[in-house]
Amino acid sequence: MTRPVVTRFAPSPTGFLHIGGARTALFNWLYAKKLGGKMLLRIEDTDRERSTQAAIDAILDGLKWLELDWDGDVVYQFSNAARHREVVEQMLERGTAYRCYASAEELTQMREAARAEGRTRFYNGLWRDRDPSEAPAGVKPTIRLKAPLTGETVIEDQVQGRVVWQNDNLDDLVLLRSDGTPTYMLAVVVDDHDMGVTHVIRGDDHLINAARQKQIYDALGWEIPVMAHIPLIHGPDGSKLSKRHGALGVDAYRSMGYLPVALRNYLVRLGWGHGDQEIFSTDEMIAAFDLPAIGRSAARFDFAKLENLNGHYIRHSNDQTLLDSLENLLRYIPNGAQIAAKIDDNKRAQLLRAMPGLKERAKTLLELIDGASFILAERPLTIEPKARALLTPETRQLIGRLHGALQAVEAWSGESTEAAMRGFAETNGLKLGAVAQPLRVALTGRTTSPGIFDVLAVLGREECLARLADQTSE
RNA sequence: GCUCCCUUCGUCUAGCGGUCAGGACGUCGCCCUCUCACGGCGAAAACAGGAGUUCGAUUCUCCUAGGGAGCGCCA
Repeated sequence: MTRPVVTRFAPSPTGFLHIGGARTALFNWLYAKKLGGKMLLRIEDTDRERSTQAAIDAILDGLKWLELDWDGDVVYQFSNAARHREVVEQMLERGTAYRCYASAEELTQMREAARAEGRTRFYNGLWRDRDPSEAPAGVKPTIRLKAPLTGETVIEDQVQGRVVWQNDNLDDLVLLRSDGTPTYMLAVVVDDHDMGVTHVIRGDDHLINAARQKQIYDALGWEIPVMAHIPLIHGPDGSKLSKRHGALGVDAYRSMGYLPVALRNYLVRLGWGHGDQEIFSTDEMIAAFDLPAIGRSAARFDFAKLENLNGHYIRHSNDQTLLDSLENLLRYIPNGAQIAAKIDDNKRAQLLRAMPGLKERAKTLLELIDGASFILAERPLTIEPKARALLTPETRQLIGRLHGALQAVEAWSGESTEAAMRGFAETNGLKLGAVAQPLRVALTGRTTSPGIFDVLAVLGREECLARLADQTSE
Protein backbone atom coordinates (compact mmCIF):
# COMPACT_ATOMS: atom_id res chain seq x y z
CA MET A 1 0.00 0.00 0.00
CA THR A 2 2.87 2.37 0.66
CA ARG A 3 4.28 3.78 -2.51
CA PRO A 4 8.04 3.94 -2.89
CA VAL A 5 9.38 7.26 -1.72
CA VAL A 6 10.26 9.79 -4.39
CA THR A 7 11.94 13.04 -3.41
CA ARG A 8 13.27 15.71 -5.68
CA PHE A 9 15.76 18.51 -5.63
CA ALA A 10 14.49 21.38 -7.75
CA PRO A 11 16.91 24.30 -8.06
CA SER A 12 16.35 27.23 -10.35
CA PRO A 13 19.36 27.73 -12.61
CA THR A 14 19.90 31.39 -11.88
CA GLY A 15 23.17 30.99 -10.02
CA PHE A 16 25.57 28.50 -8.51
CA LEU A 17 24.59 25.79 -6.05
CA HIS A 18 24.83 27.62 -2.74
CA ILE A 19 25.25 26.05 0.64
CA GLY A 20 21.55 26.14 1.50
CA GLY A 21 20.68 24.40 -1.74
CA ALA A 22 23.35 21.84 -1.07
CA ARG A 23 21.80 21.04 2.28
CA THR A 24 18.35 20.76 0.76
CA ALA A 25 19.75 18.36 -1.81
CA LEU A 26 21.48 16.38 0.94
CA PHE A 27 18.27 16.06 2.97
CA ASN A 28 16.33 14.90 -0.08
CA TRP A 29 19.07 12.45 -0.91
CA LEU A 30 19.28 11.08 2.63
CA TYR A 31 15.56 10.64 2.92
CA ALA A 32 15.29 8.83 -0.39
CA LYS A 33 18.21 6.58 0.49
CA LYS A 34 16.81 5.85 3.92
CA LEU A 35 13.48 4.67 2.55
CA GLY A 36 14.95 2.90 -0.44
CA GLY A 37 13.37 5.42 -2.77
CA LYS A 38 14.58 7.76 -5.43
CA MET A 39 15.75 11.33 -5.58
CA LEU A 40 14.92 13.11 -8.79
CA LEU A 41 16.54 16.26 -10.10
CA ARG A 42 14.47 18.92 -11.75
CA ILE A 43 15.81 22.18 -13.10
CA GLU A 44 13.23 24.93 -12.66
CA ASP A 45 13.96 26.92 -15.74
CA THR A 46 10.58 28.41 -16.53
CA ASP A 47 12.07 31.86 -16.07
CA ARG A 48 13.67 32.04 -19.50
CA GLU A 49 15.27 35.40 -18.81
CA ARG A 50 17.30 34.39 -15.80
CA SER A 51 18.06 30.75 -16.46
CA THR A 52 21.51 30.03 -17.82
CA GLN A 53 23.40 26.98 -18.98
CA ALA A 54 26.37 28.07 -16.88
CA ALA A 55 24.21 27.89 -13.78
CA ILE A 56 22.90 24.46 -14.74
CA ASP A 57 26.46 23.23 -15.21
CA ALA A 58 27.51 24.70 -11.86
CA ILE A 59 24.62 23.00 -10.06
CA LEU A 60 25.31 19.62 -11.63
CA ASP A 61 29.01 19.98 -10.93
CA GLY A 62 28.31 20.90 -7.32
CA LEU A 63 26.04 17.92 -6.74
CA LYS A 64 28.56 15.56 -8.29
CA TRP A 65 31.37 16.93 -6.18
CA LEU A 66 29.25 16.43 -3.06
CA GLU A 67 28.57 12.89 -4.28
CA LEU A 68 24.82 13.40 -4.17
CA ASP A 69 23.63 11.39 -7.13
CA TRP A 70 20.13 11.61 -8.51
CA ASP A 71 17.99 8.96 -10.17
CA GLY A 72 17.07 9.06 -13.82
CA ASP A 73 17.57 11.91 -16.23
CA VAL A 74 17.56 15.53 -15.26
CA VAL A 75 14.10 16.99 -15.82
CA TYR A 76 13.94 20.43 -17.37
CA GLN A 77 10.74 22.07 -16.28
CA PHE A 78 10.37 24.28 -19.32
CA SER A 79 10.14 21.26 -21.56
CA ASN A 80 6.87 20.40 -19.83
CA ALA A 81 5.23 23.70 -20.78
CA ALA A 82 2.74 22.06 -23.16
CA ARG A 83 1.60 19.74 -20.40
CA HIS A 84 1.23 22.67 -18.01
CA ARG A 85 -1.01 24.46 -20.51
CA GLU A 86 -3.05 21.34 -20.99
CA VAL A 87 -3.72 21.10 -17.27
CA VAL A 88 -4.82 24.72 -17.17
CA GLU A 89 -7.21 24.09 -20.07
CA GLN A 90 -8.84 21.37 -18.02
CA MET A 91 -9.15 23.72 -15.08
CA LEU A 92 -10.75 26.32 -17.29
CA GLU A 93 -13.27 23.78 -18.49
CA ARG A 94 -14.06 22.67 -14.99
CA GLY A 95 -14.35 26.22 -13.79
CA THR A 96 -11.53 26.05 -11.26
CA ALA A 97 -9.60 28.71 -13.16
CA TYR A 98 -10.56 31.79 -15.12
CA ARG A 99 -9.19 34.34 -17.56
CA CYS A 100 -8.10 37.63 -16.09
CA TYR A 101 -7.77 40.72 -18.27
CA ALA A 102 -6.69 43.11 -15.57
CA SER A 103 -4.04 45.58 -16.65
CA ALA A 104 -0.78 46.18 -14.84
CA GLU A 105 -2.13 49.50 -13.60
CA GLU A 106 -5.26 47.93 -12.19
CA LEU A 107 -3.18 45.32 -10.45
CA THR A 108 -0.93 47.96 -8.94
CA GLN A 109 -3.95 49.81 -7.63
CA MET A 110 -5.31 46.65 -6.07
CA ARG A 111 -1.99 46.00 -4.39
CA GLU A 112 -1.78 49.49 -2.97
CA ALA A 113 -5.36 49.39 -1.78
CA ALA A 114 -4.81 46.04 -0.08
CA ARG A 115 -1.74 47.27 1.72
CA ALA A 116 -3.46 50.44 2.79
CA GLU A 117 -6.29 48.39 4.25
CA GLY A 118 -3.93 45.91 5.87
CA ARG A 119 -5.02 42.97 3.80
CA THR A 120 -2.74 40.20 2.58
CA ARG A 121 -4.93 39.22 -0.33
CA PHE A 122 -4.72 41.87 -2.98
CA TYR A 123 -6.54 40.62 -6.07
CA ASN A 124 -10.10 41.89 -5.79
CA GLY A 125 -11.74 39.27 -7.96
CA LEU A 126 -12.22 41.71 -10.81
CA TRP A 127 -12.49 39.01 -13.48
CA ARG A 128 -13.33 36.11 -11.26
CA ASP A 129 -16.98 35.85 -12.21
CA ARG A 130 -17.09 38.27 -15.09
CA ASP A 131 -18.52 37.23 -18.43
CA PRO A 132 -15.79 36.65 -21.03
CA SER A 133 -17.73 38.78 -23.47
CA GLU A 134 -16.68 41.81 -21.47
CA ALA A 135 -13.04 41.10 -22.24
CA PRO A 136 -11.21 44.06 -23.70
CA ALA A 137 -10.18 43.57 -27.29
CA GLY A 138 -6.57 42.72 -28.06
CA VAL A 139 -5.62 41.94 -24.47
CA LYS A 140 -4.11 38.55 -23.81
CA PRO A 141 -5.37 37.29 -20.46
CA THR A 142 -3.55 35.52 -17.68
CA ILE A 143 -5.23 32.47 -16.25
CA ARG A 144 -5.88 32.64 -12.54
CA LEU A 145 -6.81 29.98 -10.02
CA LYS A 146 -10.29 30.31 -8.63
CA ALA A 147 -9.14 29.92 -5.05
CA PRO A 148 -11.61 29.31 -2.23
CA LEU A 149 -12.85 32.55 -0.66
CA THR A 150 -13.63 31.17 2.77
CA GLY A 151 -12.46 28.38 5.01
CA GLU A 152 -8.85 27.49 5.67
CA THR A 153 -5.96 25.77 3.98
CA VAL A 154 -3.97 23.39 6.15
CA ILE A 155 -0.53 21.90 5.66
CA GLU A 156 0.60 19.05 7.88
CA ASP A 157 4.28 19.73 7.61
CA GLN A 158 6.79 17.12 8.75
CA VAL A 159 9.09 19.78 10.13
CA GLN A 160 6.87 22.77 10.87
CA GLY A 161 3.91 20.85 12.18
CA ARG A 162 0.34 21.82 11.38
CA VAL A 163 0.23 25.22 9.69
CA VAL A 164 -3.08 26.91 9.00
CA TRP A 165 -3.95 29.80 6.69
CA GLN A 166 -7.30 31.53 6.45
CA ASN A 167 -8.27 31.37 2.81
CA ASP A 168 -9.17 35.04 2.70
CA ASN A 169 -5.45 35.71 3.04
CA LEU A 170 -4.63 33.71 -0.06
CA ASP A 171 -4.91 35.12 -3.56
CA ASP A 172 -6.20 33.96 -6.91
CA LEU A 173 -2.70 33.33 -8.16
CA VAL A 174 -1.64 33.38 -11.78
CA LEU A 175 -1.29 29.93 -13.33
CA LEU A 176 -0.49 30.90 -16.91
CA ARG A 177 1.10 34.17 -17.93
CA SER A 178 -0.40 36.23 -20.72
CA ASP A 179 2.26 34.86 -23.05
CA GLY A 180 1.00 31.36 -22.33
CA THR A 181 3.98 30.22 -20.25
CA PRO A 182 3.31 28.52 -16.92
CA THR A 183 4.21 30.13 -13.63
CA TYR A 184 6.38 28.41 -11.07
CA MET A 185 3.45 27.72 -8.78
CA LEU A 186 1.58 25.73 -11.43
CA ALA A 187 4.62 24.04 -12.91
CA VAL A 188 5.77 22.73 -9.54
CA VAL A 189 2.42 21.15 -8.80
CA VAL A 190 2.03 19.54 -12.20
CA ASP A 191 5.61 18.28 -12.36
CA ASP A 192 5.66 16.93 -8.82
CA HIS A 193 2.44 15.10 -9.60
CA ASP A 194 3.58 13.79 -12.96
CA MET A 195 6.96 12.75 -11.61
CA GLY A 196 5.32 10.82 -8.80
CA VAL A 197 6.97 12.88 -6.08
CA THR A 198 5.81 11.67 -2.68
CA HIS A 199 7.85 13.98 -0.43
CA VAL A 200 8.69 17.61 -1.00
CA ILE A 201 11.66 18.65 1.12
CA ARG A 202 12.69 22.27 0.55
CA GLY A 203 13.63 25.52 2.25
CA ASP A 204 11.06 27.11 4.52
CA ASP A 205 11.00 30.17 2.32
CA HIS A 206 8.52 28.00 0.43
CA LEU A 207 6.25 27.36 3.40
CA ILE A 208 3.59 29.80 2.20
CA ASN A 209 3.89 28.37 -1.29
CA ALA A 210 2.84 25.06 0.17
CA ALA A 211 -0.53 26.61 0.98
CA ARG A 212 -0.85 28.09 -2.49
CA GLN A 213 0.10 24.81 -4.07
CA LYS A 214 -2.31 22.93 -1.84
CA GLN A 215 -5.12 24.97 -3.39
CA ILE A 216 -3.95 23.99 -6.85
CA TYR A 217 -3.77 20.33 -5.85
CA ASP A 218 -7.29 20.63 -4.48
CA ALA A 219 -8.57 22.29 -7.64
CA LEU A 220 -7.03 19.48 -9.66
CA GLY A 221 -8.32 16.79 -7.36
CA TRP A 222 -4.81 15.52 -6.77
CA GLU A 223 -3.26 14.36 -3.55
CA ILE A 224 -0.63 16.67 -2.14
CA PRO A 225 2.78 15.13 -1.38
CA VAL A 226 4.13 15.01 2.16
CA MET A 227 5.67 18.40 2.91
CA ALA A 228 8.81 19.16 4.89
CA HIS A 229 10.04 22.74 5.03
CA ILE A 230 13.51 23.01 6.45
CA PRO A 231 14.88 26.19 7.99
CA LEU A 232 17.30 28.37 6.10
CA ILE A 233 20.98 28.78 6.82
CA HIS A 234 22.16 32.19 7.97
CA GLY A 235 25.53 33.85 7.82
CA PRO A 236 27.90 33.82 10.82
CA ASP A 237 26.41 37.16 11.92
CA GLY A 238 22.86 35.86 11.81
CA SER A 239 21.94 37.75 8.70
CA LYS A 240 20.31 36.14 5.75
CA LEU A 241 22.82 34.22 3.69
CA SER A 242 22.22 35.90 0.38
CA LYS A 243 24.36 35.80 -2.67
CA ARG A 244 25.71 39.27 -2.02
CA HIS A 245 26.20 38.54 1.64
CA GLY A 246 28.71 35.80 1.98
CA ALA A 247 26.82 32.99 0.33
CA LEU A 248 29.30 30.88 -1.54
CA GLY A 249 28.84 28.27 -4.20
CA VAL A 250 29.86 24.76 -3.21
CA ASP A 251 32.73 25.08 -5.67
CA ALA A 252 34.16 27.72 -3.32
CA TYR A 253 34.23 25.16 -0.51
CA ARG A 254 36.05 22.78 -2.79
CA SER A 255 38.63 25.47 -3.52
CA MET A 256 39.07 26.12 0.18
CA GLY A 257 40.14 22.52 0.60
CA TYR A 258 37.11 21.01 2.25
CA LEU A 259 36.26 17.36 1.73
CA PRO A 260 32.78 16.39 0.49
CA VAL A 261 32.32 14.00 3.43
CA ALA A 262 33.15 16.75 5.87
CA LEU A 263 30.80 19.23 4.25
CA ARG A 264 28.02 16.66 4.24
CA ASN A 265 28.60 15.86 7.88
CA TYR A 266 28.64 19.54 8.78
CA LEU A 267 25.51 20.27 6.77
CA VAL A 268 23.50 17.40 8.16
CA ARG A 269 24.13 18.60 11.70
CA LEU A 270 22.86 22.07 10.85
CA GLY A 271 19.27 21.96 11.98
CA TRP A 272 19.30 18.29 12.69
CA GLY A 273 20.66 16.25 15.55
CA HIS A 274 20.72 12.67 16.66
CA GLY A 275 21.45 12.60 20.37
CA ASP A 276 25.03 13.57 21.07
CA GLN A 277 26.46 12.14 17.88
CA GLU A 278 28.63 14.52 15.90
CA ILE A 279 30.41 12.28 13.42
CA PHE A 280 28.32 10.35 10.94
CA SER A 281 29.49 8.00 8.26
CA THR A 282 27.30 8.12 5.19
CA ASP A 283 25.55 4.92 6.21
CA GLU A 284 24.96 6.13 9.75
CA MET A 285 23.61 9.37 8.39
CA ILE A 286 21.16 7.58 6.14
CA ALA A 287 20.04 5.27 8.92
CA ALA A 288 19.56 7.98 11.53
CA PHE A 289 18.11 10.74 9.38
CA ASP A 290 14.50 11.63 9.95
CA LEU A 291 12.28 14.55 8.98
CA PRO A 292 10.48 15.21 12.29
CA ALA A 293 13.86 15.49 14.04
CA ILE A 294 14.77 18.54 12.01
CA GLY A 295 14.71 21.73 14.06
CA ARG A 296 12.56 24.67 13.07
CA SER A 297 14.94 27.54 13.69
CA ALA A 298 17.51 28.90 11.29
CA ALA A 299 21.15 27.94 11.91
CA ARG A 300 24.24 30.07 11.47
CA PHE A 301 27.07 28.90 9.34
CA ASP A 302 30.21 28.34 11.41
CA PHE A 303 33.47 27.86 9.57
CA ALA A 304 35.35 26.88 12.72
CA LYS A 305 33.21 23.81 13.18
CA LEU A 306 33.40 22.91 9.51
CA GLU A 307 37.19 23.12 9.77
CA ASN A 308 37.25 20.92 12.81
CA LEU A 309 35.16 18.30 11.04
CA ASN A 310 37.27 18.61 7.92
CA GLY A 311 40.40 18.05 9.99
CA HIS A 312 38.84 14.95 11.46
CA TYR A 313 38.06 13.52 8.05
CA ILE A 314 41.50 14.39 6.73
CA ARG A 315 43.16 12.60 9.63
CA HIS A 316 40.99 9.57 9.06
CA SER A 317 41.45 9.48 5.31
CA ASN A 318 43.52 6.91 3.57
CA ASP A 319 46.91 8.35 2.54
CA GLN A 320 46.59 7.50 -1.13
CA THR A 321 43.04 8.88 -1.28
CA LEU A 322 44.26 12.07 0.30
CA LEU A 323 47.07 12.40 -2.22
CA ASP A 324 44.58 11.91 -5.04
CA SER A 325 42.25 14.53 -3.57
CA LEU A 326 45.14 16.89 -3.16
CA GLU A 327 46.30 16.50 -6.74
CA ASN A 328 42.74 16.84 -7.98
CA LEU A 329 42.29 20.06 -6.05
CA LEU A 330 45.27 21.58 -7.82
CA ARG A 331 43.03 22.18 -10.83
CA TYR A 332 40.81 24.49 -8.83
CA ILE A 333 43.26 26.71 -6.99
CA PRO A 334 45.20 29.74 -8.24
CA ASN A 335 48.76 28.43 -8.11
CA GLY A 336 47.73 24.83 -8.58
CA ALA A 337 49.38 24.44 -11.97
CA GLN A 338 52.83 25.40 -10.71
CA ILE A 339 52.53 22.96 -7.83
CA ALA A 340 51.27 20.21 -10.09
CA ALA A 341 54.28 20.72 -12.35
CA LYS A 342 56.60 19.86 -9.47
CA ILE A 343 54.92 16.57 -8.70
CA ASP A 344 56.39 13.51 -10.35
CA ASP A 345 56.33 9.88 -9.24
CA ASN A 346 59.31 10.46 -7.04
CA LYS A 347 57.61 13.35 -5.26
CA ARG A 348 54.40 11.33 -5.04
CA ALA A 349 56.26 8.61 -3.17
CA GLN A 350 57.69 11.17 -0.78
CA LEU A 351 54.32 12.82 -0.25
CA LEU A 352 52.76 9.48 0.46
CA ARG A 353 55.46 8.63 2.92
CA ALA A 354 55.06 11.97 4.68
CA MET A 355 51.27 11.83 4.62
CA PRO A 356 50.73 10.33 8.10
CA GLY A 357 52.64 13.22 9.61
CA LEU A 358 51.19 15.78 7.25
CA LYS A 359 47.51 14.94 7.63
CA GLU A 360 47.75 15.12 11.40
CA ARG A 361 48.48 18.82 11.03
CA ALA A 362 46.04 19.92 8.37
CA LYS A 363 42.45 21.07 8.70
CA THR A 364 42.01 21.61 4.99
CA LEU A 365 43.61 20.27 1.84
CA LEU A 366 45.08 23.74 1.36
CA GLU A 367 46.88 23.39 4.68
CA LEU A 368 47.96 19.93 3.63
CA ILE A 369 49.52 21.34 0.48
CA ASP A 370 51.18 24.06 2.46
CA GLY A 371 52.52 21.58 4.97
CA ALA A 372 53.98 19.51 2.15
CA SER A 373 55.86 22.42 0.63
CA PHE A 374 59.15 21.37 2.21
CA ILE A 375 59.01 18.27 0.04
CA LEU A 376 58.33 20.23 -3.12
CA ALA A 377 60.79 23.01 -2.33
CA GLU A 378 64.05 23.33 -4.23
CA ARG A 379 67.45 24.23 -2.82
CA PRO A 380 68.48 26.61 -1.65
CA LEU A 381 65.43 26.88 0.55
CA THR A 382 63.75 30.20 1.16
CA ILE A 383 63.71 30.63 4.91
CA GLU A 384 60.61 32.11 6.49
CA PRO A 385 61.17 35.26 8.60
CA LYS A 386 60.33 33.50 11.87
CA ALA A 387 62.72 30.70 10.99
CA ARG A 388 65.42 33.09 9.85
CA ALA A 389 65.44 34.58 13.32
CA LEU A 390 66.68 31.25 14.63
CA LEU A 391 69.63 31.22 12.30
CA THR A 392 72.25 32.90 14.45
CA PRO A 393 75.98 32.40 14.02
CA GLU A 394 75.78 29.95 16.91
CA THR A 395 73.02 27.83 15.41
CA ARG A 396 74.68 27.88 12.00
CA GLN A 397 77.75 26.53 13.66
CA LEU A 398 75.61 23.92 15.39
CA ILE A 399 74.03 22.96 12.06
CA GLY A 400 77.51 22.35 10.74
CA ARG A 401 78.22 19.91 13.55
CA LEU A 402 74.83 18.30 13.00
CA HIS A 403 75.79 17.82 9.38
CA GLY A 404 78.87 16.01 10.51
CA ALA A 405 76.99 13.76 12.89
CA LEU A 406 74.42 12.89 10.27
CA GLN A 407 77.02 12.26 7.62
CA ALA A 408 78.17 9.35 9.72
CA VAL A 409 74.78 7.68 9.38
CA GLU A 410 74.98 5.12 6.60
CA ALA A 411 71.69 3.23 6.84
CA TRP A 412 69.43 6.28 6.61
CA SER A 413 66.05 6.05 8.31
CA GLY A 414 63.89 7.76 10.85
CA GLU A 415 65.21 5.48 13.54
CA SER A 416 68.90 5.73 12.68
CA THR A 417 68.83 9.52 12.35
CA GLU A 418 66.93 9.80 15.61
CA ALA A 419 69.51 7.69 17.35
CA ALA A 420 72.26 9.87 15.92
CA MET A 421 70.55 13.08 16.98
CA ARG A 422 69.79 11.86 20.47
CA GLY A 423 73.34 10.71 20.81
CA PHE A 424 74.62 14.04 19.56
CA ALA A 425 72.45 15.97 21.99
CA GLU A 426 73.51 13.83 24.91
CA THR A 427 77.23 14.00 24.29
CA ASN A 428 77.00 17.75 23.87
CA GLY A 429 74.82 18.24 26.93
CA LEU A 430 71.98 19.65 24.90
CA LYS A 431 68.26 19.06 25.05
CA LEU A 432 66.80 17.42 22.00
CA GLY A 433 64.73 20.53 21.30
CA ALA A 434 67.91 22.59 21.07
CA VAL A 435 69.11 20.53 18.15
CA ALA A 436 65.76 19.72 16.59
CA GLN A 437 64.70 23.31 15.96
CA PRO A 438 67.82 24.43 14.08
CA LEU A 439 67.64 21.17 12.16
CA ARG A 440 64.02 21.86 11.27
CA VAL A 441 64.79 25.34 10.05
CA ALA A 442 67.60 24.11 7.82
CA LEU A 443 65.56 21.22 6.47
CA THR A 444 62.19 22.92 5.93
CA GLY A 445 62.82 26.65 6.11
CA ARG A 446 60.14 26.85 8.77
CA THR A 447 59.64 26.63 12.52
CA THR A 448 56.90 24.05 12.23
CA SER A 449 56.80 20.73 10.41
CA PRO A 450 55.99 17.10 10.96
CA GLY A 451 58.22 15.25 13.40
CA ILE A 452 61.82 16.04 12.50
CA PHE A 453 62.86 12.40 12.13
CA ASP A 454 60.03 11.87 9.66
CA VAL A 455 61.28 14.87 7.73
CA LEU A 456 64.76 13.40 7.73
CA ALA A 457 63.51 10.05 6.49
CA VAL A 458 61.24 11.48 3.79
CA LEU A 459 63.82 13.85 2.37
CA GLY A 460 66.57 11.25 2.25
CA ARG A 461 70.25 11.39 3.12
CA GLU A 462 71.57 13.30 0.17
CA GLU A 463 68.97 16.05 0.21
CA CYS A 464 69.17 16.47 3.97
CA LEU A 465 72.94 16.79 4.03
CA ALA A 466 72.78 19.28 1.18
CA ARG A 467 70.14 21.42 2.91
CA LEU A 468 72.18 21.39 6.09
CA ALA A 469 75.28 22.39 4.22
CA ASP A 470 73.34 25.28 2.68
CA GLN A 471 72.79 26.79 6.10
CA THR A 472 76.15 25.98 7.65
CA SER A 473 78.33 28.80 6.50
CA GLU A 474 77.70 32.54 6.57
C1' G B 1 1.32 47.21 7.24
C1' C B 2 -0.65 42.09 6.72
C1' U B 3 0.06 36.49 6.83
C1' C B 4 3.14 32.52 8.45
C1' C B 5 7.54 30.50 10.97
C1' C B 6 11.36 30.79 14.77
C1' U B 7 13.89 31.99 19.99
C1' U B 8 18.56 26.47 25.30
C1' C B 9 26.11 28.30 26.48
C1' G B 10 29.64 32.90 21.39
C1' U B 11 28.09 28.81 17.49
C1' C B 12 25.67 23.82 16.20
C1' U B 13 22.60 21.08 19.24
C1' A B 14 20.35 17.18 23.37
C1' G B 15 16.02 17.83 26.21
C1' C B 16 9.89 15.94 24.53
C1' G B 17 6.49 18.40 33.25
C1' G B 18 10.48 16.67 38.19
C1' U B 19 18.00 16.71 35.03
C1' C B 20 23.66 19.42 39.40
C1' A B 21 20.09 21.69 31.90
C1' G B 22 24.02 16.98 28.56
C1' G B 23 27.41 16.84 24.10
C1' A B 24 30.32 19.15 20.15
C1' C B 25 33.04 23.42 17.96
C1' G B 26 35.39 27.70 19.67
C1' U B 27 37.83 30.06 24.06
C1' C B 28 41.06 29.57 28.53
C1' G B 29 44.23 26.49 31.74
C1' C B 30 47.17 21.89 32.60
C1' C B 31 49.47 17.27 30.70
C1' C B 32 52.03 14.83 26.57
C1' U B 33 56.19 16.75 23.56
C1' C B 34 61.83 18.02 18.83
C1' U B 35 58.14 22.57 16.62
C1' C B 36 53.21 22.63 15.15
C1' A B 37 49.35 19.57 15.40
C1' C B 38 46.94 15.20 17.40
C1' G B 39 45.51 13.13 21.96
C1' G B 40 44.23 13.37 27.36
C1' C B 41 42.35 16.13 31.65
C1' G B 42 39.88 20.42 33.51
C1' A B 43 37.37 25.42 33.51
C1' A B 44 34.27 29.51 32.15
C1' A B 45 29.75 29.69 29.25
C1' A B 46 22.62 29.07 27.91
C1' C B 47 16.67 28.03 28.83
C1' A B 48 14.81 36.28 25.32
C1' G B 49 11.08 38.86 28.85
C1' G B 50 6.23 38.68 31.19
C1' A B 51 1.69 36.41 32.47
C1' G B 52 -0.91 31.99 33.09
C1' U B 53 -1.95 26.08 33.46
C1' U B 54 0.16 22.75 37.13
C1' C B 55 2.11 20.19 43.38
C1' G B 56 6.05 21.34 39.84
C1' A B 57 7.82 24.50 33.99
C1' U B 58 13.42 24.76 29.48
C1' U B 59 9.25 21.55 28.23
C1' C B 60 2.00 23.26 27.61
C1' U B 61 -1.05 28.18 26.52
C1' C B 62 -1.16 33.47 25.72
C1' C B 63 1.17 38.29 25.29
C1' U B 64 5.56 41.33 24.37
C1' A B 65 10.34 41.89 22.29
C1' G B 66 13.79 40.26 18.74
C1' G B 67 14.91 37.40 14.20
C1' G B 68 13.28 35.18 9.54
C1' A B 69 10.11 34.15 5.26
C1' G B 70 6.27 35.70 2.09
C1' C B 71 2.79 39.35 0.26
C1' G B 72 4.94 39.26 -8.53
C1' C B 73 2.41 37.65 -15.24
C1' C B 74 10.55 35.55 -10.07
C1' A B 75 11.58 30.84 -8.57
